[in-house]
Amino acid sequence: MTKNCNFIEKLREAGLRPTKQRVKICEILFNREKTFHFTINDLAKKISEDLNQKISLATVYNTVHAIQKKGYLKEIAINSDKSYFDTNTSDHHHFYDEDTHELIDCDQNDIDSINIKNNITGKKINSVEVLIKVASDNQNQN
Amino acid sequence: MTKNCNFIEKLREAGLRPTKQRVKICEILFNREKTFHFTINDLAKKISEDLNQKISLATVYNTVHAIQKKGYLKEIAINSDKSYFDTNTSDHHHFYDEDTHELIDCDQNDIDSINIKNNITGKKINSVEVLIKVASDNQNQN
DNA sequence: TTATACATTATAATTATTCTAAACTATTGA
DNA sequence: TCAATAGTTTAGAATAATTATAATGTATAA
Repeated sequence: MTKNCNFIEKLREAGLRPTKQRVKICEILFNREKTFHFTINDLAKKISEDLNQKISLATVYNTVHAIQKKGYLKEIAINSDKSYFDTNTSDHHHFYDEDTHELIDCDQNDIDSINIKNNITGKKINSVEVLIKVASDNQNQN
Repeated sequence: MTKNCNFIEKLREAGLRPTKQRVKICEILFNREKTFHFTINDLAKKISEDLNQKISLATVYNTVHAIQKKGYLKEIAINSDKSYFDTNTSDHHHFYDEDTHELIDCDQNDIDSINIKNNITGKKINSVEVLIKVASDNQNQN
């Protein structure tokens, strides 16, 4: 079991003051076995479910963005409806289940590594993301 | 030069009534040499620049979505700020210039074809999209 | 050419996100 | 330890993208 003081350390290292709210959000985000894919709304809901205390939506936004800026969270582009975040910041790709709107990490074995042969002149590649959209086989898509 | 009647035909084939507004939007979208990447806002601006007549924003949304639904436009996921569309509906990938917020089609030669070895059980792959985010080499990203 | 189904429009409503300014809290250093 | 201060939280307002509404208009089929 990870203890709170761990997150206090982590936040400090990242140059973020370990406030009550930030520590609680870190617990929810990182005190788990598997990757967590979420929208701000998911997270806000989970906070009010898990904790008795409410955290202001503005704080949830600020905190998530602060943590992301420090590299402990990754934003995933899926569509323009919402922002999705991923607690797995390593280089990896995603399946997106269009039926359930669920995001699933690709395993290294799921996809061959991406080979980019030409880049835009004078630019540096910051990231390469693959999104594989899947849906039920027996679903008609009008 | 493509003529209007072409778009009237196309819209009809797609089961969309060729209204004045739809035909004009098709002209702007498809009467061009190169792929057009745009947000609804870009398009609305271009409409009011190119045409004397205004088209209601709601109509622009409806029309773009109708055309997309019929497969003549592709939506590209970049971030949650805006919806981006692409008049190139063939299978291809994108560079996204984080400096200029410009979307650029990948050429077939730019990237090796993507090989997916495992899919989610019971699901069908609807699309595979690669987004390569690039930025100026000499830019510091705090 | 007329009925009908579908489209367009302006505007209101909604949703996600960001801003604001006041109240609060962690940290620093006396 | 305690005050100063710099950064944080908060509720609520503001903004921006998108969708809904309902009245008016238009394409199409009979």
